[in-house]
Amino acid sequence: MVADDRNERTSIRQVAERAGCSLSTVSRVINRSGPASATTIARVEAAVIELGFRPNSLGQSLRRQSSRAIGVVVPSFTNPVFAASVAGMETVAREAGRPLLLSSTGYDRARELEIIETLLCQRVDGIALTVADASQSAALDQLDQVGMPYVLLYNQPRLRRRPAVTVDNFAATAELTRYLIGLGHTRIAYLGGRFGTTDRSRMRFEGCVAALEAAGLAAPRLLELDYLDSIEQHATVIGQSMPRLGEPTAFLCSNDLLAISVIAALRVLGLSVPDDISVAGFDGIAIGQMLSPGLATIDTPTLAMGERAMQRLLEQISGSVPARNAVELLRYEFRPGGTLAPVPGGNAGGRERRRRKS
Amino acid sequence: MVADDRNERTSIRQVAERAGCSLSTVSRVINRSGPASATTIARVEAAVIELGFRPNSLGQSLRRQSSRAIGVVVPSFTNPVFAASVAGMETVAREAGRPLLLSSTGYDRARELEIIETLLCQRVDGIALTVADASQSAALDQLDQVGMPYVLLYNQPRLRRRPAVTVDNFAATAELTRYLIGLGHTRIAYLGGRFGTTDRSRMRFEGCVAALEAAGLAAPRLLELDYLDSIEQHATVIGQSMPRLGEPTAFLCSNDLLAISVIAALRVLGLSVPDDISVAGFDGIAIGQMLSPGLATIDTPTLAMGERAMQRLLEQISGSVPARNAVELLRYEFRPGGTLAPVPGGNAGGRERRRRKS
DNA sequence: CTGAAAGCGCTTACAG
DNA sequence: CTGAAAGCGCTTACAG
Repeated sequence: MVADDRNERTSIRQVAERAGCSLSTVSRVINRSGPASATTIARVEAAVIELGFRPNSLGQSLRRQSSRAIGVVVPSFTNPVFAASVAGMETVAREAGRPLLLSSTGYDRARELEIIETLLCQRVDGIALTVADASQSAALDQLDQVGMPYVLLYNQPRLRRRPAVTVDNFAATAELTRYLIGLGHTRIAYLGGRFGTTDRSRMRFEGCVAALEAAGLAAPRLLELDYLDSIEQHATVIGQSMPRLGEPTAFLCSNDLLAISVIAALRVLGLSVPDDISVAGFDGIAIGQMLSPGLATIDTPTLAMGERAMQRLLEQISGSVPARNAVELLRYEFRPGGTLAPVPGGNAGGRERRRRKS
Repeated sequence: MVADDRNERTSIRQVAERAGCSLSTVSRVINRSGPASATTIARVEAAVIELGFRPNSLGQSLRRQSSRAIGVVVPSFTNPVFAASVAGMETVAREAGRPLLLSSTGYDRARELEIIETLLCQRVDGIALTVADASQSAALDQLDQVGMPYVLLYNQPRLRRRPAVTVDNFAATAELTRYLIGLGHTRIAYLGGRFGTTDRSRMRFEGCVAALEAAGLAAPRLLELDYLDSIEQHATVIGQSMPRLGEPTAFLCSNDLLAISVIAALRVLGLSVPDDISVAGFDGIAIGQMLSPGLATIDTPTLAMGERAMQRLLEQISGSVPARNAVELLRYEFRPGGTLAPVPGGNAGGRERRRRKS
């Protein structure tokens, strides 16, 4: 009786016929956008139910010149950090009744641009995204050019006019590095994603450099690798790189996932954390605190970052907000976990290190 | 010169004027859907570039009676298992040139239905989803009723006519449980998400029940909890429940995230894994193998599940595929990790257990 | 090879 | 309170 099978083919027209009124009236009743008599309302609503009518958003969007949709672009779903930000964005978007169009770039700049083009064709109202490098991004240039509202997440653009929600990556690793120095570490290696594909990693590296420099110490040696590689691959690369890295006593990793894999890789190499070597991550993913020892990290408000970014984007779209400081830095927290320990032997410059624990 | 600022307002009409031809011709050239002279093509293409024209998908969709979009509905982004499946789905959808409309239910059945309604209004071509319970779902009933193509992920519906891609949850935990029995465990507790919100958890529980029963052993005691709760909460609940759970020597957890948290909670309670108690998870998330000891688990092909589900959905939409066995089971692999050990003391029934390790 | 016309489903002044 | 009409941007027979 109720809800016809072919409701896909049911339009406002069928409803009007059934309710015995005009299209305009049906529209007004459905949207409560204009006056209607009690009887008319009742008849339209009855017709809607009988026909299983669902207003076609495509028609609405075309006519209203707004799809209400928001494009969301992340480098990867695999990193829980991005997953969390998507969750935050989704919450806010849902409350605003806005659908999310989701894509991932795989850290590929060419794909960033392709995705932006597609989103532009889809006439989204705005875009929330994380790009490889916010300081030189064809995708962002394109968005600027066409005047599409957007907001960056995680990226910390040097051009302060680009709207972004992130944490102060530079200050955070500087703080972490000072702590390491306080523990007596002088030979620190930085393990990070390739700078070409993640400006966050580069900023974090620079914070480390600055802190060491301020303490009169040598810059950290750098090892760029892919956090998605296997433990075995990480073990091989790290094992081979130890001499070049100057036999470091501490590893600063650009993200938690990488840090956890590095700890496993060190175990494969017969090195124990933190007895033989200290390891710190970045992000503050939940699992880090479940490990033993607990992962030292910079705890960042990933969920809140997504929420805040979406809020700002929506404000920007509605034009209700005057221009403000574009790059918004959220509070982070340094968690010195169990993976950090004083430099082995106690003497900052010492070369001896215990090996072969297992 | 190129790419006008107000390109949002540029339609095929402007292009036609600039190229000196009709709308139909522009459409044909852009879509290569009909003949056109070399000169016409050149002029249209030039106009497109000069105006920075991007065809409006809204208009195309309305006219073509298909948005090409696919709705994707997951319980949560926080669980890497769902994130991985979304990644798999996105890959396949992208290759097919189909945008993804993403929502999360928060394991809430009312929201499942709301989301489905919205997706129906948006005239998606199909929906890939994981619901709380595929055997009684208003959302799925609705999809069946309106004839919207869909495919389930992770859910293992008892009604075999509902298309799904998953693993045999029952067989998997049965295998895992037999292994535990082989290690001498007889008092096994099952820790899982609330059955009302996850039919996977219930199926896995039943596999455990069946294996114990087949061995002439008592059914596992059950503790339902939320995998998103904190370690402290888990520690409290587990500590209080130990007597009621019959002082188990092994915990079978409904997913890896929960298992990892449970291991941390046991640590808080002064219990060591696997010396005092064995713990197994389910899913095979990457981090599990990075832990020490490595997490015992059922390794499931989450990425492939997403890819396969999207493939099947697209086949279903294009109608190219005849009806086939609806529930497709992917291969899983049991990984007996370091978190499993023979029952303490070696005697299956023994009550003594070492405590207070730390 | 090309163009005029209809129409996808909706909303919104405008007139009554 | 209600309806006729225009039009959002596009595609697709149809005619030439």
